[in-house]
Amino acid sequence: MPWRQTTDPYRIWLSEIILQQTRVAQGLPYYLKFTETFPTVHDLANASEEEVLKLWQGLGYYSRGRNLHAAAKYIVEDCEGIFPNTYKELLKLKGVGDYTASAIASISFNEPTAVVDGNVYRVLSRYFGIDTPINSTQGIKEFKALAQELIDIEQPANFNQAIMEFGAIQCKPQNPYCLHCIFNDSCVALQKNSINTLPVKLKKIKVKNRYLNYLVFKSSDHKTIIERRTGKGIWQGLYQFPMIEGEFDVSRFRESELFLKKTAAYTIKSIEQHNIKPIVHKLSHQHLHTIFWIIDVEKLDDTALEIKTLTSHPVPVLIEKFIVAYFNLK
DNA sequence: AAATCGGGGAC
DNA sequence: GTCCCAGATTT
Repeated sequence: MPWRQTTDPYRIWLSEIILQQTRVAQGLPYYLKFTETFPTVHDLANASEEEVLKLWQGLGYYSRGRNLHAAAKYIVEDCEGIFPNTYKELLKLKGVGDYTASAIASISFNEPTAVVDGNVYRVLSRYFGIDTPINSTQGIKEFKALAQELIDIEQPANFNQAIMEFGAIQCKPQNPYCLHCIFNDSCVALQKNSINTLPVKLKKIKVKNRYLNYLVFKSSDHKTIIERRTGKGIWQGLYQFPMIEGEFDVSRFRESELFLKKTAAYTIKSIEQHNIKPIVHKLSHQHLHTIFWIIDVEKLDDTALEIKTLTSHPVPVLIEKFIVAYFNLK
């Protein structure tokens, strides 16, 4: 892993933000893109948020990308370009919480601050047989304190990365290698046969169903309309086609008040339902049931853009897949 | 304290 | 389908 070959705080920071709730295999190409496109924090700060989000596209949790950009600007503008070099100062960066501040502080600055990520929760809960829920206020405090007590203050970077790697490779969530584990004579969970019930995590999330209708306008001069998502909710800062939310009787969709309002400015030549069966795009908290409507029009207003240039804007994976499949763009 | 925020891979 | 990933932030 390339971020193991450096202690440059900028690169460690990049890797840690990218890897939040993200597997190495998924994050690696993004780390390579970001370090190549933005070799220094100044390059990142000088980019536009849209540029950053375009590079982040497909990785999910887009607030990470927005916060990354904001933090880069903060470092350049308010810290004279000098990367914060203590746990306490690192915590002030947007998108940097306890884990990430600890990781950067230990790896880049040799500060003995213990990291507690999903791996560490698992290793400690099993080895010490702790069943405090890891996502409870008490659990977060308890495991942080324990990790902090255990850290080798002589080599905090090695300790932190070692315990995480041990959790990722040996003490895995499913089917950990207890048989040939160097701790199998002292692991409480193994002795009590509770490997499979630890760590304990509170309640699972409930998924909401949402019904999205995207209006894909096509003008005779090969233009279409996209809009930037603002405000709360998913995909902040990304673009999408004009959208009407709601579950409609498809035969009456084009007569609905919302549809008429959204299309009032244009002269429609034809409407086609691109997919009869809704495309179900699954997020962790939402299942999005999506129908794309292809709407041919004479002319669009001057906010329209060339279909060919769609790919320069950051869009959710759901929209990207449609663009690739329908417009054959990449 | 609980909810929200993506997407993908392993099983 | 379920789990969970080198978590942080908002409500």
